[in-house]
Amino acid sequence: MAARKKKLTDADYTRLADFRHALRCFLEFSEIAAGKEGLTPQQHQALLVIRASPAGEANIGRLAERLRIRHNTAVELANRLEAAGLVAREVSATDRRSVVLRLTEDGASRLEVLTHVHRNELRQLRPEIVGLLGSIGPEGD
Amino acid sequence: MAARKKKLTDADYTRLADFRHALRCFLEFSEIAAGKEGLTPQQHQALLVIRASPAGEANIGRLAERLRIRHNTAVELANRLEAAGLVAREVSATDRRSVVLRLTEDGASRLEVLTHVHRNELRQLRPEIVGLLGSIGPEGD
DNA sequence: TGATTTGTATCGTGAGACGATATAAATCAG
DNA sequence: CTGATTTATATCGTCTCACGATACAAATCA
Repeated sequence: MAARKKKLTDADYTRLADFRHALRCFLEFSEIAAGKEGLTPQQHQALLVIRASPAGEANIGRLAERLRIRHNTAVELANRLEAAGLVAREVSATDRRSVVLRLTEDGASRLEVLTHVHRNELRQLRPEIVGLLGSIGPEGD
Repeated sequence: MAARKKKLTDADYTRLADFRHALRCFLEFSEIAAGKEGLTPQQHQALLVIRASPAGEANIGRLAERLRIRHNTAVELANRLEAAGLVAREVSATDRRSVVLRLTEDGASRLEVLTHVHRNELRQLRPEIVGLLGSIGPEGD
């Protein structure tokens, strides 16, 4: 039997709505920042995943898992990244089924710029996000 | 002149990547939860915005602003919500250009379920998200 | 009252995510 | 060692949704 839930108040909805609004503002900032570097948000996120992977390399499967997308979507994303000259695609030496994705110099350079501005933005937003998260529910239901 | 930036380390990229991964996991959870209630993520977010607005009402403009989408996108979203019987659309009494959106009982009931599970999920995720945010950059550049 | 602003609606377009399916390489059972 | 299975990537058709451009009606302003 499901536990009985406390009734939700107007303030409960408002806190959750404000938290989601803050998230959307951050994602919007990120999207605009990526656009300034000529990237789509997904391309930016993919570069970050690859750069943060061991040895700065990721295959399609890892890219899909970290981005929470399907394998075929990751393939298409990798196609676009390669076409844009942001990543290099190379057959793995140890497993010829697998593809190694690595940042090109151009990709690395754009990601560096984006990482700086994102760090700054997150430092600004941190107090607000932490505050909103804290107000969601300090104690269990 | 732009300030000189500290060089980014592998760990800097990893922290940012882990933070974004945590966000994506939360958004994925939210998407699945919405799906279980027969809603798209956007529909769920729209219901939350309307419910959290003053008097539980929002017009198209407010919906667009809070969801960070264009007005025309908000209109289309409202169309789908109305077609699904989740919100009622009504011309404003004070401004006949404006449309008042209000939750139906069905919409309110589904949002209540979703709000409970989201509160629980965010309580679980809070320590991780706050920890990752804190590690992004405790001190200025 | 005419001009401008504000709020909503319509239409055509396009990017991107998905399921279904395919192919090749690696691994496993015996 | 070989056929069956699993793993990893790729292709194709489709669909949803967000957008820009545009339109129209009501409110407001000069």
